[in-house]
Amino acid sequence: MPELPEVEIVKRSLFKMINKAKIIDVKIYNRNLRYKIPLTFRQSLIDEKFLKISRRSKYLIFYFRKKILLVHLGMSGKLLIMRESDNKIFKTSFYYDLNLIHKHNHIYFKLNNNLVLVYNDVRRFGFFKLYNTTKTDKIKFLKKLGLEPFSKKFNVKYFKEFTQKRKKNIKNLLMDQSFISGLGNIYVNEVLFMARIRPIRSCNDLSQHEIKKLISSTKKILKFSISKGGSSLKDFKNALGKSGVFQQFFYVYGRQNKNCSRISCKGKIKKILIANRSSFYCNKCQS
DNA sequence: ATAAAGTCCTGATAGC
DNA sequence: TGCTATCAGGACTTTA
Repeated sequence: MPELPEVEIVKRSLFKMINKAKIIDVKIYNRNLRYKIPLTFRQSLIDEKFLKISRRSKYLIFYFRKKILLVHLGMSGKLLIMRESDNKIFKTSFYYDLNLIHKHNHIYFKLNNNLVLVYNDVRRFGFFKLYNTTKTDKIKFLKKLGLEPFSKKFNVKYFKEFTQKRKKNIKNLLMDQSFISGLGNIYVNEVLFMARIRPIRSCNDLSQHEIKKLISSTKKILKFSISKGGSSLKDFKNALGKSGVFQQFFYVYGRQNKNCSRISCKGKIKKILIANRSSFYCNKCQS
């Protein structure tokens, strides 16, 4: 899940807890993440201080004096904070609960503020890459990304220019990180529902009105989710962090065969496969 | 057993 | 035919 809203919340949490902290040790239990972590990783990070933490798309960017640590959480990556005095664990986002299996804790960053930053990832699709530069335009993963959804440049003109020669369906277009970066399979479904557009529609076949609606829905859905994540941070200290809390906000994702969330709509939510990913839409109000 | 939130790579296809 | 852009599908991995 970690799509843009989840990663944004991780970033905000980490900023509060570890910004300006210094790494005093790194322990790696499994180097085999998406990209193998090199043997030099530990030594290159010891004594480095977190100077800034930012997010681009679904990537976290940790800035050090002359280095950047780029982190992607893949599908199941989680960053946790552990307090050394009592080993108490703190979540950094709302998309997971604390019933984590210890053997999937792959990396520990021991900090000088009595906290340990822990990376847990069941599927190991996430990655950590360290760069000897502080310039993000040197990093290939970031260079190829399209606009941030909240950018003012994400407008009708941009949409039309990008889709002029393309005919892929609108769902896959929104999933394409070189078009708009940050949406994943869950939020794409939610956005299309809000915009009342069927996921299989061709992207160069939308009306001006539909394009406008799609753009505003994208921004709204993401903002709403960030705000929900923000408020769920209140029970940050609740070690029983309940799973599924965020899911109650989904309009269509995972709701196949259920009634449409629009009170006035009598439609049913359908589930189909598009590019091998589950796609959900209302058969009545999305056309 | 089938499916899962993400991205990269490859091979196929379309169009010039 | 050849080049390029685009696109779909598979691969990666572990768990429930």
